[in-house]
Amino acid sequence: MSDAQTPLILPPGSGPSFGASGAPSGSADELLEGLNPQQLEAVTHRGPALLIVAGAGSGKTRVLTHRIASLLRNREAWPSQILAITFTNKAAGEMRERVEQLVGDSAKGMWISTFHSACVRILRREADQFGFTKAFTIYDSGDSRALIKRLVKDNEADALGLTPAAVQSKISKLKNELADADSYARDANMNDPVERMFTTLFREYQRNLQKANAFDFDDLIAQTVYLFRAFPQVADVYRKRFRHILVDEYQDTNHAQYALIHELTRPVTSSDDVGGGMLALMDEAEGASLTVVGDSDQSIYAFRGADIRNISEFERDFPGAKVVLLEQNYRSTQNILTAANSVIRNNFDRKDKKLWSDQGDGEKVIGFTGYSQHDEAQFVADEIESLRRKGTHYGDMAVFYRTNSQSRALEEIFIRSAVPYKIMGGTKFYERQEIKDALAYLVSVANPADEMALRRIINKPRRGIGDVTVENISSFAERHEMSFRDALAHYEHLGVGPKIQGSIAQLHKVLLEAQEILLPSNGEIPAPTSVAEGLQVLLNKSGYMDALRASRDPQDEARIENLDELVAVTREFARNNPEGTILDFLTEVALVADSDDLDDESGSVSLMTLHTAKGLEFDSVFLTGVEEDLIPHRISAGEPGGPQEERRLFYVGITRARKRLYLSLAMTRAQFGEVTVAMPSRFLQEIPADILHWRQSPGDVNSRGGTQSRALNARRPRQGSGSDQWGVKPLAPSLKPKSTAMDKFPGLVTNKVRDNGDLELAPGDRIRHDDFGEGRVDAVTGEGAKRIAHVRFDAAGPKKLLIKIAPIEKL
DNA sequence: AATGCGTCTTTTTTT
DNA sequence: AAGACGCATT
Repeated sequence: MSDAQTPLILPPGSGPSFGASGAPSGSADELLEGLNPQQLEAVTHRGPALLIVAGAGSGKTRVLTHRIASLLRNREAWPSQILAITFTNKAAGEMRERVEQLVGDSAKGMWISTFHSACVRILRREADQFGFTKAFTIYDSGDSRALIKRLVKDNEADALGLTPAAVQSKISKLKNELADADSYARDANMNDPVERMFTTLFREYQRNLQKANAFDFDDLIAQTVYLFRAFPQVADVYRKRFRHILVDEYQDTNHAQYALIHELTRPVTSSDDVGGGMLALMDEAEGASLTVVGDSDQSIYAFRGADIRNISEFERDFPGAKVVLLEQNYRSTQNILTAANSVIRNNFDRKDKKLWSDQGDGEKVIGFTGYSQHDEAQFVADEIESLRRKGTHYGDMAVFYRTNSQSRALEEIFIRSAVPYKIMGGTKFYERQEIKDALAYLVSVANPADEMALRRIINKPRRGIGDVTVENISSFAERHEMSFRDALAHYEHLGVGPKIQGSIAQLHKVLLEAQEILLPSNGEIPAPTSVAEGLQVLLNKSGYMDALRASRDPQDEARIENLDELVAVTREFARNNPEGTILDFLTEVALVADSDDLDDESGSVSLMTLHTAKGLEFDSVFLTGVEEDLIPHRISAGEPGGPQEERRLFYVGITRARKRLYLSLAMTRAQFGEVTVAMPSRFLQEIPADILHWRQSPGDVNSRGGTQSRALNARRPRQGSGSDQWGVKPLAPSLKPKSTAMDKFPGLVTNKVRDNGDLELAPGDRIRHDDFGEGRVDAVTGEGAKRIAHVRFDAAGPKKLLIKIAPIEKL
């Protein structure tokens, strides 16, 4: 990372100056124009700690950027003294851009990044202090899962019921709590063989990471905290440097991140050799000023350790903290906000907060129920086209879903309907086999200690190096106390056949050649294009590319394209970072998720999960798959607080919409290769009927819409007090909506859906329907559980019925 | 050591 | 339905 080396300490008597930096002219007042009173307070308040409770769409990014700009313009801080933490790299980029617009080039010296990027930056500098080198690798979850898998196997831990996935998630949770294997062992019941085994795995995992000179995602934060605590003089360097720390999305911080912030905002511990004068001394005695922005209603990352208490107990943690509430929404129409408010209201133990808008009611929320997920997708595609014709750009529309797997059906239909789209996140480019292989080659050069990377590529392409040979190398390395990587150089003494010796020698040679390009041994600074060159040497001379080209597997053609793309990425990297090294490149690749790539105005519809959608906004939003077991997700039902988090997720989705919101679902959904009947999500019930217009309601789809007697359809009152099992707070009588969106299809949510099994119908058959009476089948379309009967009823006329669940019988 | 076949498992969300 | 994985065969 090229790090603008700005002074850590203000020279006495001189404030920051922007004269030469090309900052746009403009007074501080200009920064405050157009802010509402609360926003103004949030921008101008000065003190040790500030909590900005920012409802969705309340202009928090504006407040944050203007706050930073005003610190700079008033000469209260140097750019280098500002640390701003965002949740994603994309958000960081956007914030930097917006601050730049306000203050010009002086934005360059600021640290605006995610927790993880900031920690990598610190760790690379300080790694030597505690047993790592600055060439450390960052293991993504796939890498660490591979390692854990090996450990589980070696220790036969699966016999105790410990799966790699479970071990991985438990280790991750513990690290987020700043626990390590030792501290876990102290509290665990060591008589329990499972606990004992887990402790062993945890310990070995950590030892392996250390040996490989690697950190996993969670380590990046936890080890930085450890570093600060173990080496106060190192922490002091950063405490002196950062005088203003701002954290966005504070509701999604976990304990480790909280601890990191706490360490950074502490007063400097050792005040020796400050040497910069009194001003610095006085400043540091107080610790950095902290600003956090958050909204507990948008906390959706508890599953990865986010602790809502960080925000709810902020005032206790940081005495003297000021709290500012932003409740006016500048994004959405009132109808959308009403929908959002009436959903989130059902979460108990939340501070009541009501978003309001002065933009007028706008259009109603539109609902649609499809027969199948494809039917639903077709509705979305058709509607998108219709909006497009009326003037909405594709780029202003987005489709959300709960799980990544839901994107498939949408994609299929979009392709068929020629709707341009892009999928944010999802199966990531950097998770593809060939890309991981290529990166493993680079890592093998950059961090020779990383045995995992080397093992990954040692037989890719096939060189005849199998498990036996790998074991040979490994034991040779152990016997001679050298690394796995170094053992390759002794290919003649590994006790393997001549043919395999040749393979190893060849690989060794290629790695050396790339090393000379990427990290020249004569100490020269590598050329900007070194990463691209090194990568090409590795891919071409290792035979990897040749093997792919020779293959007749059609997938391998796509792999070649992907690798070409990766080379293009390295070129792009060289352009953007002329001084970037292989380490910088690998860092960027490890931390920058695909959802971060910002080809914004690309004129295509964005598809993404609800989680990815956080922080974004669109004119028109399609929230799909609004079904039980999807949102709220089935798995969440068992987790404490799960259903409430799901509701917040739904809330986040709703509040992304500026003008139009669509809620859609399907009556059947294929999953696990089986077609199952889906039920409307309970959250639909929570939206008042008068703001939700159903184009096709669940009742329409199974053809009993409102025709049954009210008595039969009346919802049974729920018993008990307090919250029920779903964490729904019973509404006070006065608050209960007179009618909700679900009254149109009562019974569907709570009652079991009828199942006709494999009832066979053919054109010409006579059937009887509970509501429509007798009729004649005209045609049957669809397959399996999605078969639809087109029926002409004697009295009710033509109807389409889902055979599997319609209340019908064959006559 | 590589290939091929049959049997599982999978779908929660992410830096 | 698709991909991962293990086992057996070549």
